[in-house]
Amino acid sequence: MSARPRSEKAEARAEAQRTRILDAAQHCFIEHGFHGAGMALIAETAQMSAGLIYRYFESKSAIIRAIVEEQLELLREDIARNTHPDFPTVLAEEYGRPHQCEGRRMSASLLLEISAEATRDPQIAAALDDYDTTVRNALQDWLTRAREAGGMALDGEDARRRALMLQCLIEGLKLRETREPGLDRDLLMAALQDVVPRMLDR
Amino acid sequence: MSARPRSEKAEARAEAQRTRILDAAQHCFIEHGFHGAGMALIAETAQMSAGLIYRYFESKSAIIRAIVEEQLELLREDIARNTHPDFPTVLAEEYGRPHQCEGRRMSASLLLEISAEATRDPQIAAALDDYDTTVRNALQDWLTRAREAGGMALDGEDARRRALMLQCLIEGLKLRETREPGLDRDLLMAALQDVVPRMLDR
Amino acid sequence: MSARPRSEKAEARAEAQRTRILDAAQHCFIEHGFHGAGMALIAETAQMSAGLIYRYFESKSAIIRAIVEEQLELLREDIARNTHPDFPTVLAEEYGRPHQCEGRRMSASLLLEISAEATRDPQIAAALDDYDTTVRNALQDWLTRAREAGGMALDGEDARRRALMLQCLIEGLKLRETREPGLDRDLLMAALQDVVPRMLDR
Amino acid sequence: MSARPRSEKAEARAEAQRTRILDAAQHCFIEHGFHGAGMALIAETAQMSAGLIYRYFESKSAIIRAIVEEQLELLREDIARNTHPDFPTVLAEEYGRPHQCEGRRMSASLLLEISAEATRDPQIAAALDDYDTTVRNALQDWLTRAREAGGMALDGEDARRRALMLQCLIEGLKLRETREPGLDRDLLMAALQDVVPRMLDR
DNA sequence: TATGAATGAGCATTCATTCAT
DNA sequence: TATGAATGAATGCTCATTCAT
Repeated sequence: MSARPRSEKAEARAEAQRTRILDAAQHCFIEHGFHGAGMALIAETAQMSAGLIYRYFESKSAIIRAIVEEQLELLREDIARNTHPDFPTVLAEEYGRPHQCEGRRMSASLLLEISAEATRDPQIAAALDDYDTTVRNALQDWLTRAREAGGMALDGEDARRRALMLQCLIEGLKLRETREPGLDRDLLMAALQDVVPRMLDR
Repeated sequence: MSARPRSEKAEARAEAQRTRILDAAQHCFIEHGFHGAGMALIAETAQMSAGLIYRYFESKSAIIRAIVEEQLELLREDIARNTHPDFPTVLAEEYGRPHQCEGRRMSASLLLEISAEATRDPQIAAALDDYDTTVRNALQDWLTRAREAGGMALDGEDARRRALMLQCLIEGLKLRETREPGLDRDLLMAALQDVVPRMLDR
Repeated sequence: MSARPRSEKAEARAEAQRTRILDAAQHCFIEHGFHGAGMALIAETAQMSAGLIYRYFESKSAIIRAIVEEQLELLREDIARNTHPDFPTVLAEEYGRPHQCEGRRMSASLLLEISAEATRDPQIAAALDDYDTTVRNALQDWLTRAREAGGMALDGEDARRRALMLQCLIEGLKLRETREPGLDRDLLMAALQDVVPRMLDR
Repeated sequence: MSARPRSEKAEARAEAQRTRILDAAQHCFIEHGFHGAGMALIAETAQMSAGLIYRYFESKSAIIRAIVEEQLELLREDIARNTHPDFPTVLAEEYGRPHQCEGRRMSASLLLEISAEATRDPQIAAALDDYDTTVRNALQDWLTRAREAGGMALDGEDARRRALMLQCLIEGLKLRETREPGLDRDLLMAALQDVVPRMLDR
């Protein structure tokens, strides 16, 4: 006599539907932007009716917000995973990767869309701000950490300054990704391996 | 005594109207984005009827294009004017300046909007690409130039790599401007003066 | 037991909607002309929202084209059905009939509208041209056919000339219908029965 | 001390302006139809400002009405001039002539436009009706007239019937002119010379 | 749960007409 | 007399959202 066996299954299905919708929406948003992608297109991509989407999301805005949250979470994880001495290499390898995305992965053009939307939607602005803080802290933390802990062993003030610069560089790279997807990888790798260490050197 | 005094006056007035429209449009686009700002709002902001706008611009698209061109031109001028040994200081001083804009000045959030739009509109993508090339060349040129000519005296390959990184940093800074308009100036200035020289050092 | 009962019903409904729209549009076009009738009026006449119409027709132009095709098809059928020795009588009886139309019937004033539109819209011009050819061929064929086959047994060149004149007369009659809907039927009948045989006599 | 010498000159000038406008309007209406031709285009064609037109005509409708009146007058004159035994030849020669028009001449496509407009505008309908009556009377008169007076010497009832048919044929020809401007002239001439005499024969 | 037909407010754009100059 | 800038209502059309089924 399980409490609500039906409900559990239903909940799983509901979650699957939400995922289906978000997958479709992300795909559409990347291709057409938040405003350019209509609910009809998203529904078609998700292989369901437009009406059904509203059972799982309150509005198109809610879908956008969900995608924003998720994207920022993925980006946060990325930073957490990649802040170690090989950082330049990782940055170069990530460049342009999203296009080969399966499932929902980060997308530079989505970050652009999100940044643009944040200048109008305070809710998105808040989420983005939260993300910014996390990233900056993660970078600063890495730069401060002892070398044997994989850090750069910089002192507090120094780390603060360089974390800021590093963050700008990382985001500038994301922006570049959307504009110059075919950028020469060897050049990029060489540039990062040449310049980033200089930025972080004591 | 002038050949066609009426026509001259008329032309001046026409130009004033165009300016009036572009001012209003820029204001609206910054606040609501290219798609979020309707012709009605632009007209109201410009204090004229919506129909009148079409005497001066072929379409909303044409207004967007005009603003894009102008913004990119302003950015190009900025780079041309500021590539000299004091570059870090200049970057820090420029940060957040547009908000105190009189007339039509650069706007970081517009650059964002432009970048996002470029992923869909090939015409805007082309303009942005042209801008990118100009900037990269200007930076590379500066880095290659002799020290006595105000340059950094780097050799070609080196300059190419660092120009790319510099461009990413600069654009990352513009992005940051839209998200953190209140960023501590002293921190920013210190960070740039600390890190940029390291990026460019031989 | 049907394979997709839902879809069949839906398709039937969709067809009904298309019909509803075409009925309304035809009514509006007759009363106000292709340009004079706005989508709002058509929607109101069809008792639906303007937006809904676009689920069934791509554009106002598409509606016009659909009506043109249909009208020309009805006219073609008419010619095919009526080319026999009693032609004069039939012409007289058809005169003014459309005004008592139920469902969508031919309308002389629509033919006028179509002819006028054809001078600008090449697609409509092509359709009208096709119709013209069909009619002329049908007439010529009838005039050439043997008497025992219901024809007029004229030789080829003769038939060509008289088909042309007959076509002009028939269209002149349609024109007259729009201008003089109350024309004395007895006069018309007498005139046709007197003159048409003379036109076709060997 | 002439009464109002200024006024006379002014009146002449005013009349010239009206003519100028009507010339331009006719040209535009033939090319784009009554609704397709905008006041801006007419003004440009007349080489004057849009506003000035309103000093000479109350509205666009008034221009249309003026053109209608004039066209119908020209058509009336044509019928009066051409109702004589050579009628078939004249009809054939007139076919397609308007395209070589200088000044303001009849235009088959204008007649079409007028007929279409008449189904909506009662004022135009009345003018067209008046024209119809004149034409029918002229034809009937010609058919009744003695042979030595250039007529066809038919009796009254006969003439009435044949005038109606002739009118239909004539208008059908005008319609055909708009659809088949390149119609083989020899065929047309032969057809008219073959068929019209039969229509009028005693 | 799922559909997709239906709505209605909103969009960019056009155009006959007016009016300050 | 003449201009053409300016208006504003109307146009065809789109799209997020709702709702009967």
